[in-house]
Amino acid sequence: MSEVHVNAFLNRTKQRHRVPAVHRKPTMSDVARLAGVGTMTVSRVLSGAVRVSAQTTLRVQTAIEQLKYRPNELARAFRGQRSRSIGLIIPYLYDPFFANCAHAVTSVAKEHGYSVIITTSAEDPDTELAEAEHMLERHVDGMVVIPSPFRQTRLTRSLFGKTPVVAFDRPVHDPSLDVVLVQNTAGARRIVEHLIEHGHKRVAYMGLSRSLFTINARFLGYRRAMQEAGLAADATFDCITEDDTQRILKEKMRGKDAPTAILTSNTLVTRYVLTAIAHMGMRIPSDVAFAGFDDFDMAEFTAPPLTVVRQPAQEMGRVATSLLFDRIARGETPQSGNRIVLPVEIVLRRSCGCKHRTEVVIN
Amino acid sequence: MSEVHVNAFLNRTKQRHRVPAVHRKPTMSDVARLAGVGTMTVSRVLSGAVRVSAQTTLRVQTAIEQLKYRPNELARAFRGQRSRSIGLIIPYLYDPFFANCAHAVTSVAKEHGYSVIITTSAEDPDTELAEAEHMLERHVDGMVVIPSPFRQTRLTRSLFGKTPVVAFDRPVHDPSLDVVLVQNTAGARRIVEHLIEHGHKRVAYMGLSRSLFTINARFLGYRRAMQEAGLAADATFDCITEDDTQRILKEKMRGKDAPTAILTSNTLVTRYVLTAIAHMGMRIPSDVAFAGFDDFDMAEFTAPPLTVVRQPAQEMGRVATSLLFDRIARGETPQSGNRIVLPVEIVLRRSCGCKHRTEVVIN
DNA sequence: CTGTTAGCGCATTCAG
DNA sequence: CTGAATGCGCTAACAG
Repeated sequence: MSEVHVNAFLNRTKQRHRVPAVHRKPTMSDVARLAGVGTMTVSRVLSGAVRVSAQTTLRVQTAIEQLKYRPNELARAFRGQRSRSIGLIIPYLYDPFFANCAHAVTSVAKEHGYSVIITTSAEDPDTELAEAEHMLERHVDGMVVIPSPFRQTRLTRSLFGKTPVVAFDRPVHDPSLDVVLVQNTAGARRIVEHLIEHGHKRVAYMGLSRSLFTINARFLGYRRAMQEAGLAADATFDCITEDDTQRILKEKMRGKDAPTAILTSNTLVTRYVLTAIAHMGMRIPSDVAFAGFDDFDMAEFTAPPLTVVRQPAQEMGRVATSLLFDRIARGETPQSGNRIVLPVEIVLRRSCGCKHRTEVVIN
Repeated sequence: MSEVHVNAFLNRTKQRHRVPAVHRKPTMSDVARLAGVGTMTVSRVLSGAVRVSAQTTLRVQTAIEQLKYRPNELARAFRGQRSRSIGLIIPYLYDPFFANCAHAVTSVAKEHGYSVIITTSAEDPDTELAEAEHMLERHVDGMVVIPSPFRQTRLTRSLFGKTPVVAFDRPVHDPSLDVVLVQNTAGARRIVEHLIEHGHKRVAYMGLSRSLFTINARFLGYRRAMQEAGLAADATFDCITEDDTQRILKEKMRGKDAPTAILTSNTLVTRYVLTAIAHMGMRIPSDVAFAGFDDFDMAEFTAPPLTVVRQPAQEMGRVATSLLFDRIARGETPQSGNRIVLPVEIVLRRSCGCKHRTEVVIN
């Protein structure tokens, strides 16, 4: 059947309010009409769940192909009370760590035949809430979220009703929500211990806002390691901009008790600190040793290669999303959510003072 | 009104097939009933487009708040023939360049009050086609796509019907689709000229598959610069893995006409080549000078800092999406699409042989 | 300014 | 194994 004939067919209809638009999309009843069956038969052929005679099936499939019919997912979702889509909220997409998480989420969703509606919160609780509501209005079947700062996020079970939600990278207050995290505290503690093993007595922790769960959890690990070694903690949480960081570092390096090693809270601060160190003309690790939380693509090509705590970003996204699909499949709303903590790795390169020619990974 | 009362109210309904589920979501007619008005009045209050008396408006708003009513976007989209959502297809989300593009797309969409359905194609034309069809079935109002390899992508105007589509980063065959690109050829040419100005006669181009538009376009710029300087081109397109790259580079460096400078096609190959160079114990830029296409976060901290061509990733995503919303607003399907080419910058650091203490940007 | 009617495309229910 | 009727929640079109 030529395209002209298809259009002519589509316009030949008994219904009243039909717009005889030349390019009306074919509907299920168009297919049914052409195949000489009822709409239900078409629906059944499409879903494949119920048995339909081979004869009829063939006729329907032919009609579908002739009309180039595609089911209207919107109608299907509207009718069926489930949209086969999930929502994903992350702070930023330009941050490689979050982008990696997002990649895993979309991958798992695709494996389940689901669509992903994505949005960014910019760490703002209000934006986050608005976007979550927006997704709920779109009737997503579930949501995966990296929540905005701990004490500020307004995401609660009651907001979501019976829509399952999994938080990851950071927890939420509501204990009925599932959450997937990594070993922030243990990882930080372990790497500080390593720095101490190198003989450092004065290790500084340089972080972004303490209101971020991960940054604070890592600080806790740092402090623990220092305490256990009988050393004094020396932490800042104000490395907001490059300039701030440079000013802070200069200050620190001035005194007699200047740190001989630094741990940064995340990749952003790592960059700020590396810039500051370069500006001050200091060398790593001879003038000051260095370790960072969160690995990144080019960490082995910096001068020197950086020792870091590596987080399983994709794994975390994958686990969180699998958990969500589990909830969706079971259709249950648990009283208390799971709390899954994924292990991190310590990647020893050279900024800590190690002499390895290539990197060494510790679990 | 307490929650108990709200639920009781929702269950008190005349309609027959109603499931008296305790947690039925309130609908517009629930609101209308409680406010003692017709559903259309509620609809009008919500849309705000038509005048409704202050009295009634207040009653409706009160009812909405009491019932915690949220409009069903799915029904709205189904009814209204527009979903207020756009589709976004990119190769991978774990690639920072693509992630940056995606960030811009979601930002612009949010400014327009639109949702973004995101998916990855993994550069595979079949996946890409399937995902595009999936989005069409979801009735997205438009799509922004980074198409899979040039000669393989199956994305055409006829597939999309009257749904507007903008391709970016890479073009598509169909000339009726809008496309947003960057100056791949000019950028590569310019940076090779710079390498030549440093006195290099043998510059090698190391790339991924030539079937990728950008990789090929950059090669063209490279070849042009070499030709104009009367030099012989020396290009490979087989840097698929780290091992391949190392083997290729070793081969190249063996002969008497070994390159004295290298240009890589993108960040992935940059990493492979840097690894290979390190393994071979060569120094940059003394043993071999280096430049890469595509800037990245830590490029100023590598040893030495890398000279690169910087692409406006977010700008490209922003322009493409704005163009799409333009099309959506006009509701027109153009005969011939726009072709927008965005400028790139050359960022001179030290791997090319420059002695600057800090980076210099050339437009 | 406000209400009524009708139908978007599909799948559930119930009859054949 | 197949079909007809029905309504999901909303809004355009028309009345009042």
